[in-house]
Amino acid sequence: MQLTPMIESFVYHFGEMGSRWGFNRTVGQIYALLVISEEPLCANEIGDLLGISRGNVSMGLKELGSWQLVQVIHKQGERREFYQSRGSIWDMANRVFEERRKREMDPTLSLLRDIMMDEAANQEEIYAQKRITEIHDLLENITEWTQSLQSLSPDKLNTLMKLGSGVGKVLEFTDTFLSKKEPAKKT
Amino acid sequence: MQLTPMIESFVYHFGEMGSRWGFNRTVGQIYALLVISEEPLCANEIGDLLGISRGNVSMGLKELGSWQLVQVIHKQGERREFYQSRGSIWDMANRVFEERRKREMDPTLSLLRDIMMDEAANQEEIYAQKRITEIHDLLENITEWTQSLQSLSPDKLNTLMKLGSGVGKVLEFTDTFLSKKEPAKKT
DNA sequence: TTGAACTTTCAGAATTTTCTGAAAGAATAA
DNA sequence: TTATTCTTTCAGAAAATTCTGAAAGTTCAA
Repeated sequence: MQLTPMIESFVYHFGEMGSRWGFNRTVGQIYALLVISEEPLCANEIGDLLGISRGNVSMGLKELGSWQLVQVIHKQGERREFYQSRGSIWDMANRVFEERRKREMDPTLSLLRDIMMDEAANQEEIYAQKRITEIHDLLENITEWTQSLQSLSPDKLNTLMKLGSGVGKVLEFTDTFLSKKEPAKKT
Repeated sequence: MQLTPMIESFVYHFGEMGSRWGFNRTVGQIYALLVISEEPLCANEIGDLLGISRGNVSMGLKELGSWQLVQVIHKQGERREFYQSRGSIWDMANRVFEERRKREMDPTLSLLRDIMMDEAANQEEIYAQKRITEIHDLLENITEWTQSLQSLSPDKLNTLMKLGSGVGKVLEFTDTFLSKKEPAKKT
């Protein structure tokens, strides 16, 4: 594999963005490389292409492994290990969501719940609890929602995505549908 | 305002999480403080409560201002400026999404589009372009989708959120609905 | 068991990010 | 105008993160 200008710009950009998605520049670059390479790459080749140390490659691959974003390939008669990105682009996005949820949402929700259980000691804490409850409910909704999206089959998800701004229309329609099915229930 | 243990744990946790959402620890803490304080706070008070320098508070507030997450309040007969979190929790989440989209998605989409326009020079680049196109389409879908969610009215959004895992059901239903309305069109 | 070819680990170096505090700037009152 | 009370800026300090490369670990063939 060779770093043509096209591939280089993709890899570097992914490096910059990577840090936003919860991993560092090098990890982003390694992953970008593996995603657009048809052939699995070995650790030395990755280090050479990106101009980073062998140790750094090792740590990056370990990190990507913990995110389940790469898999190790063993080639016939090769002692070296080769690495490949894992799953489809959809799977990749799902993994990133999943991982972020575990690292960011879950601990936050747990803390907020704890605070909600506490006895408010004064006026200020009563107000604080009110706000914290709002935040908790919002985060919980978002979490449940993304989880339910993740459990949809890929082609259903695709349909949903393609709907785009049609979501509003679907919702109106769903409203009438729901109120017909359950006329007694009010939102 | 005083930092009781309850409020302190909330503020510190938000500080840690803040960096995940695109701003640093101090900015997260300042924002957390403003969110759970019923009264607007002045810059000195914020600095004292968090134990950070006056200059740092100023920079943090500037950052939050650029995100449109805080607003300045002028009190009768006070020379100092007071700060308050702006809008509802929903608004806050929207602002964060919006800002992240601008900073992360838009530049990436633009780069990917550029690469897609390039002429592939060899087999490797042909494969790379294929993958890049997949990523582009996925990101574009997600972007359009979140934008359409953002343009929904808060109460519609709420309904949608409350649907949770009902999304699957709605989708099935939508399928039949769509195929009845547009029987000629195939996905 | 040895040696070759690889991988992993981790202390300290390099780099990047964040924070401080002094100085400069702005608004207002007298 | 000057004094007072606030805010902002930014160079350099401090802290946090990331990276390197040598050493230790692993695997396997002979």
